[in-house]
Amino acid sequence: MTPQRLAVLEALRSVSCHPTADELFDSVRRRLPRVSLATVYRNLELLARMGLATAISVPGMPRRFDGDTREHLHVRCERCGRIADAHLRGAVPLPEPPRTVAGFGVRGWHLELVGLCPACRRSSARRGPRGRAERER
Amino acid sequence: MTPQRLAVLEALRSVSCHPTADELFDSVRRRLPRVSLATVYRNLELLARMGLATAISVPGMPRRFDGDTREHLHVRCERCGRIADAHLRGAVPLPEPPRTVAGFGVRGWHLELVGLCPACRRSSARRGPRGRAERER
DNA sequence: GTTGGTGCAAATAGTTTGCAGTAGC
DNA sequence: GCTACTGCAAACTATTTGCACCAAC
Repeated sequence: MTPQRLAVLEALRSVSCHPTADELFDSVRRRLPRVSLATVYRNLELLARMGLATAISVPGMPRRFDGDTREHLHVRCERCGRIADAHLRGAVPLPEPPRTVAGFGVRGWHLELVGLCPACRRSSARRGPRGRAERER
Repeated sequence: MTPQRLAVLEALRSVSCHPTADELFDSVRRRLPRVSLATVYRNLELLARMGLATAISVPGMPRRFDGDTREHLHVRCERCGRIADAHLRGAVPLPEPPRTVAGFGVRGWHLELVGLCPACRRSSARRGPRGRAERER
């Protein structure tokens, strides 16, 4: 656990907002002004592999990272990609998935909520260029 | 509806495998050898906007497209990103989502199955480099 | 002749990699 | 002296954009 790695982990844990690699880079830089973006990426990859962080992919947008590794749901903004935690009491009851589908060996479900974050709700109630993500599945 | 646009649409509809833009490009090129990749992208974007196609995002991998616009589930290979349709009889009963979560205006659920496609199951039953997608949410 | 669409090349964004140098055992 | 890790720069991949040209109305 190098100083850089620790800084990345702490930067990640100190926020609740699921930052991108770049945002983390900025934040880590404030503490270690000489770190490089590559190091942040490498350490995020490593932390994810160690189970200390999780990567969250956002369609057509930079990946985001989560320092809270407990099982929980996310809400994703379909306009800007922002992520928040969705603490739903009484988790959604998904049925046991079929063991195989179309020849695929099924490991499980992936479930999330999609909507508009507070900022996007305000800034573009009806107008505004609709993001690519909005046409996605 | 230009010849190029039609060719993209037909290439997309003629396969059941949810191709990437690049795979479609190859396929369209066989019919119209002078099309450019940019045209394929532009037309996919347009078709998606027209509701004739859907884009499916795959974490850390090229987007895939689907010419079947009926509501249906997908299985995604967490190793290689391949997609297949999951025709589950008796769709999964998701509860009505809360109207707001963490300040987000919720529009709905996004649900898919994750697992390993036939090829990846065979080629890397236990060994093999595990893809980035495997560590994702 | 204006409009929408094209092909090409170049730009962009996010992420990864090669490499030489460094720190700690 | 290995080993793991770093910073930097360059590479890479998927996608988008600028621009000149063209075809159809």
